[in-house]
Amino acid sequence: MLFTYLYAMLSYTEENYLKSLFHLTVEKNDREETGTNELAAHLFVKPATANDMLKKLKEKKLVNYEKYSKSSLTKQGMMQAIEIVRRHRLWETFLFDKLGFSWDEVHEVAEQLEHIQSKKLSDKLDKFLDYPAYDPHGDVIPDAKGVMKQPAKKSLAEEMPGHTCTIIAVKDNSSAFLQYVNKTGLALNKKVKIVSRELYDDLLEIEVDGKKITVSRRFAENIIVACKRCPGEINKIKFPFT
Amino acid sequence: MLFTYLYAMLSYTEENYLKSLFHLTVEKNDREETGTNELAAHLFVKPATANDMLKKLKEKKLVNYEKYSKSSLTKQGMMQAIEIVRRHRLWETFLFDKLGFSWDEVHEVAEQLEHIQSKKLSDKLDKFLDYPAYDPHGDVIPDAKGVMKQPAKKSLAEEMPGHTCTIIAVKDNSSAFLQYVNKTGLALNKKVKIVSRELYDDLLEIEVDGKKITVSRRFAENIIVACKRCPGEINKIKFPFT
DNA sequence: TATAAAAGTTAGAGGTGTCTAACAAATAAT
DNA sequence: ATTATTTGTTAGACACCTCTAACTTTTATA
Repeated sequence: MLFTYLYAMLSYTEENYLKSLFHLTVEKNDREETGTNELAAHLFVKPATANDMLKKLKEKKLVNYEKYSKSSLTKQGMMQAIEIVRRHRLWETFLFDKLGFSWDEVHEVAEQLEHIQSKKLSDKLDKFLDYPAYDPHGDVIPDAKGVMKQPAKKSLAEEMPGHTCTIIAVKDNSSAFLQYVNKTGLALNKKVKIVSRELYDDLLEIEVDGKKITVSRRFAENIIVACKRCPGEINKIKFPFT
Repeated sequence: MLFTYLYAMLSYTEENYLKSLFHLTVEKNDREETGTNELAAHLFVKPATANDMLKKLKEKKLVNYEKYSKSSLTKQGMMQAIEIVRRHRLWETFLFDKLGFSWDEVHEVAEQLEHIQSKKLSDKLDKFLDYPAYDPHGDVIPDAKGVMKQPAKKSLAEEMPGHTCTIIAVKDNSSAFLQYVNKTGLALNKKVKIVSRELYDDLLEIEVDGKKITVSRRFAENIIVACKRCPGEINKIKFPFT
């Protein structure tokens, strides 16, 4: 089989290791490296297994690995990892937007779809979806060159009155919370305007779809929003490699 | 990982064996069984390898296999094979219709996509594509229950003057032929009306998109059409299992 | 029908990705 | 600073899918 892929073909498993390394480093508190045990736990394999794979990926120049120390992705490994993450998030967007999958169903299927290796496919899918910036979970989708435009993320509780922002994620994934979110009329990608903040009892008045509602601070802290036009908060660009 | 799949999880490889068995039996002159060597050749593996897998699939009750004789799919194996073929053809349709892949590009990518195991996904994709009956190559797409509605297939050369039929496939896949097809304005799923047949020099006058063109018998023989309303030619239904 | 050819099978081996069990190094705690 | 704990490594084994080489059965042919 011939695939339109720039780099050496990676196995399904190798791709999962790169993806886990990505999540455990750059997407987790901007760390740069991760330990063997942590990687193993993330992939639900034993440390011995992860150790073998790290050596194999070092051989392929995708991972920086030295005995008894933390590991990280090489530039090449990072580029491949970003492409996998891109595919995953594009598919999640497709499943949610086009096929009508629910929020919680998309991940599992996207775990499989992300391994379809065809640059042409991800690029055409990206176009079909009209170049989405965020997936249904509110995570940034890398563009065709691997650039991840990071919006100024903050919780709804931190937002300034008068500002309008977009809901890009929720912190709390409990069904109780999600049901409450639905009940309020809030949803991903909805625009929310901060009407006022009541300092005395820490309540926030917001406006969604023209309707005004009041929410608690605890609630607002679990709603993550992007405010792309907040003055002084320029979008950070991660991993441009240019 | 949990997949919404009725039967025991099959590996990528096992799925390919079932698919090949399907193609080599039911889709090839309505045969019922196939030999180990033929199966091996179809999958580009050695007979020894295919032999091992046949024994394994017999164990899983997906294949009827007896030493030194031909093999076939069990009912269970057939159902799984049909689901794989269904996924393949739905994805081909998606790639062609929605993403703008060309005719010859869809197969390779669909080879990967067909292994995504989620009944919910194929059913939702089917709905999204508005329940297509044929894939871009003109092959029948099994429905959600595995039923394959076989149209009365014939070559354009056999069609009766006055009849209107739909192009569902081409026999000749050479680029010379395909380019000629494009030039004439013919394409998959296009409706073609047979205007007249010139018996003396075996030329056929047809009408596509309101334009009348003349083609040779050799050309017409390589265009496969479905004529669903041809009198006396009732659609056959394959593998209903009901 | 006896023999040659084709088709199918078995045994033994290798690569990948996983495991367990035993060991080594690094880090934390007393 | 020595010991205990955590973290990481190695060795050996196994399942899966593949191979080659040698063998057996079936089929075709002379």
